[in-house]
Amino acid sequence: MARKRITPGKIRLAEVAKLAGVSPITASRFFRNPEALSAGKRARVESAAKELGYVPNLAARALASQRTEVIGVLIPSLTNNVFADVLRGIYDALDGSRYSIQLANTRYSILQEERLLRLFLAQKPAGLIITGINQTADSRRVMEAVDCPIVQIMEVGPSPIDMMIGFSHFDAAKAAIAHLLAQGYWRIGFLGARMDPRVQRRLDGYRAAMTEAALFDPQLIVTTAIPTSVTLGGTLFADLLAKAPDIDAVFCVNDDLALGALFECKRRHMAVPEQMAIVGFNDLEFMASSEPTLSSVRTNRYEMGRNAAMMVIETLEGRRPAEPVVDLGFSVMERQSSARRS
Amino acid sequence: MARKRITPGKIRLAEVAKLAGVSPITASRFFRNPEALSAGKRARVESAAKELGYVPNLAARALASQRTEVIGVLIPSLTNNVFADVLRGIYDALDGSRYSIQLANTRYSILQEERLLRLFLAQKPAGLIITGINQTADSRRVMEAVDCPIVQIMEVGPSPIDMMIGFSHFDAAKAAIAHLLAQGYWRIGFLGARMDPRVQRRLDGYRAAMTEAALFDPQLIVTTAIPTSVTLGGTLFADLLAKAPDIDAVFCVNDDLALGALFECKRRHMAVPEQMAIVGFNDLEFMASSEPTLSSVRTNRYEMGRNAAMMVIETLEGRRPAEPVVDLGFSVMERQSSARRS
DNA sequence: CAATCGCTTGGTAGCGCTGTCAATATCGGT
DNA sequence: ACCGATATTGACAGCGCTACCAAGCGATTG
Repeated sequence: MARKRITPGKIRLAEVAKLAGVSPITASRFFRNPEALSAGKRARVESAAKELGYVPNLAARALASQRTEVIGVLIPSLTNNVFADVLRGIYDALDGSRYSIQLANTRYSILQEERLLRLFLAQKPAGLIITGINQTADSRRVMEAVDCPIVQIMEVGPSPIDMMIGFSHFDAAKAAIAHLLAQGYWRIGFLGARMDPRVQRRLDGYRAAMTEAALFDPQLIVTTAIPTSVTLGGTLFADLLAKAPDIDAVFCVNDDLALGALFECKRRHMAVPEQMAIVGFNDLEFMASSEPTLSSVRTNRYEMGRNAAMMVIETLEGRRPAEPVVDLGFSVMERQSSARRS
Repeated sequence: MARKRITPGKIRLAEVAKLAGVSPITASRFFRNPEALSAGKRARVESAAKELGYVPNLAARALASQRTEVIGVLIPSLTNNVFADVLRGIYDALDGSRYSIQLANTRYSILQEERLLRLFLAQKPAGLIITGINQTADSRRVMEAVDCPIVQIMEVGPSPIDMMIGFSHFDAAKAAIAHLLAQGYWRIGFLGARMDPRVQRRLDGYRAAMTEAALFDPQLIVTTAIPTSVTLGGTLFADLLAKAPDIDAVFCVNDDLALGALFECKRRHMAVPEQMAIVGFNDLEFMASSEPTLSSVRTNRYEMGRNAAMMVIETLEGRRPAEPVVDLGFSVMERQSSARRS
């Protein structure tokens, strides 16, 4: 016969209930839905729990209730500053709440993403935050089948799986080019790295703006699948200059590339912006304090993460946001590197 | 009488066992310790699990086995590039293993850290990775009482709680100053932000090196508790110049400050390194591609994370590392910004 | 004053898995 | 052919909590 496996010193809910003089299930309700208890029992359970230093066993809770209090977060990169800000927003929003975060890194692969998604959903998460709107058809299917709030972040687009928060990368890039055109630049190069779907849409925005202005020329575009870096910015900028020596401005799909381009200009003794205007994307902190200061497209990354987490929580608590798709917009930060052409 | 809460479509371990023609406990053993099964049963369980698409219920597993397969990670910041690299190493090491990560952000507060620690340990993590060696006495006590592998990362020091991996911030800073001295600089300023314990030890290293060279002067030191940024680097550098206009070099406790100092030099038309040498710390990617390229102290952040996670796993699998304290060292990357004085 | 309603509270069983130990099968040595 | 040792396998109960109903209770209503 199997022996009992009682753990002696451990404080279980039953102990709290006994001390409070209520049944275990009433004690359980205190943690799940305190309003359902009468004021007297509520106080008794509360003080009993505090006195014993009760800590709920999450595994038992998850097993019995068939759900967890974990919000899954799928992002493509841990190193990218952009996602660090988003994550900070998510963690801040969840801090102090009952929910915790399970983070996974898709490494910019939608197949990896699908695998992780299945892994997550099998554990019945309370909610899910996933990057972008380009999931595989299978991923979409499993997400639509599952019954938990899901927020797609980083961009907005048609047909959200559930909820969505972000901005239009197409419009943002187009606005950056419009700014350069308005400042008097016309031979505007494009530097792109990694070329994930969002970067691709920035390229589309560039192309649209340039085509509208009848200035489009494929020679102006330099892209690579290599992950971005400052060093790469310098290299790509050099490639661009080789292809199109007559450019007067360059739009970089992120700020690392922009910084790399700036340094390459310095190495070549090209004056910025007099001989070469530069505009980046994301508006990382350093853009405002470089010499010259660098123009960029500011995106609301922290707010994106924060709001996404809040949308999940509100849905879980029955206060579903009125608007499932939130466009956080962007703003073109006009600085020295794209000052008006004299 | 309570009704049975059977979930119809769900594939449980019992279903797999039935299809494989074995008992549930044997099927369980297949996942826990496949070698314990005979080759025949092993193959039968494996194919049954695959055929049914069985996914284990982690909550049930945790409840029954009284432990989880979660490794807790406590880091002070999500935005700091340094920790992004460490995290990447941890995630990479655990990718494909049975273990998952629970990440929490202490925001550089050891009280916050203590709170999170208690939260984590209450859920019986498989292991723990914690930043630094400056925990509260209470934190130390609870960690010593708990029975799971713990790795302290980012620095090495005496009396590890369990295991430790990092490097000496004191030695690293001292080596950076020694480099500057060897290059002919002697009036070397110090720029510090955030001033967490590791930064503090870098300051100690600076002080030791300068004192040994009989060059120490408190006027050369500018620090602040404000979180670091490139902008702050410029500001602090300006403060330093105001206090000590005759400096010929500056050591910055991180690369963001160094970059900010570089930009400030450019704004002031001070030639680097001719009029001002700059050395940073961490050797982030951009340091090698700035103009001029910036000297820095390279630290092995990715390896630190990776090895820390591997040390935890090895301990869990009974192959405890021979050496509980690992010093990963550092290297002074000598670049243009600290070229020899002519 | 009985019937009804809503609010609290409790009893019972079970969520899906694994620790414990017993039972059986297999094997080499004498 | 027998014995004990080792490798596999199975039975059972229980990990700590909550879903599900039912019951108790005072208040409300016609």
